[in-house]
Amino acid sequence: MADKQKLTPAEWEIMEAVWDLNKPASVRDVLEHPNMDGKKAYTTLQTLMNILVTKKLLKAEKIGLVKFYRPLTSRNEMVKAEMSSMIQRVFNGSTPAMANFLLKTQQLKAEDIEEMKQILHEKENQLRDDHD
Amino acid sequence: MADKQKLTPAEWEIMEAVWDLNKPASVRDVLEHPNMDGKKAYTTLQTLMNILVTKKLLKAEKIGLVKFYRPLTSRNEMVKAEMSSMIQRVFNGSTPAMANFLLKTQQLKAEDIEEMKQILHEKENQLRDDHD
DNA sequence: GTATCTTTCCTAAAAGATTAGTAGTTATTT
DNA sequence: AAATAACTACTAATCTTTTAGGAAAGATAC
Repeated sequence: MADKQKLTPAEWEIMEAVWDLNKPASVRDVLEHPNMDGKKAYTTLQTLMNILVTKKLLKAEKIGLVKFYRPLTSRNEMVKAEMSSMIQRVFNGSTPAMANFLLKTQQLKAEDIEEMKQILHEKENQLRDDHD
Repeated sequence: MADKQKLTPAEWEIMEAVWDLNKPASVRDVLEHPNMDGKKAYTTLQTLMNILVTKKLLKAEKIGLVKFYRPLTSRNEMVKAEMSSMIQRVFNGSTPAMANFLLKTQQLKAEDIEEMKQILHEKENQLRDDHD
């Protein structure tokens, strides 16, 4: 069994709810979370969440009758991993290539551009500081 | 049968080879492409490529005995679609959110930053021109 | 011209992802 | 304490993806 696996769509949906709840969550908590479109049966969700445990993305702890699940990986880590894998696969490992593609192909508003320029400035200063 | 579908990993691998070949490609062409790790049987590839035809990602034309396949979608289009779907799912539809995440979490070299600033400048000018 | 090779077509099984029911256990309500 | 409710454990069916074999047909080799 490999460790850091890619999430399937259904698994993402569940993880999103768990992350959002921001506390150990029962199957019911997730079932009733607004992000869930309510198309899954209780036991379906249960199965999926137990699979997530075997995949080491959730850890379950039984308190009394009920199992509470909490994430073993933060959303940020997960997103970063997914982005990295996409950068590898699609952009040949080059982050700027992805960034450039993004800037070129997506519609951007003036304020978006402003915001990104700001962040680039910060990055630049930070980089300069590291060098001194 | 829906039209613009998400590519599975195996399908991506094949499409990459077809795009790279840059000419109508036979099953054997793809099989022998360096990108393919050689773990697939001829007939496996054949099946997969025919599935890609039904998904309208490839178009097949038989010349003599052999079928030649060519892409109906460019790599750029495909990448753009995949990025868009990731932006939707992960960044709540916000492109700058993805861009910012990228800038914040990935290691960037000074020249990368320079390059992106350049692109932002161009985008900015382009936007200004559109408004006049 | 018969054997061999290459290719397609058809079929289907193995593996992975998604769905959910049934039975059993513990808790709660009356 | 009997009925009801909530939850888990186990099991399995369905759907999608990935894999590949066997039969048939055309081309090539000897």
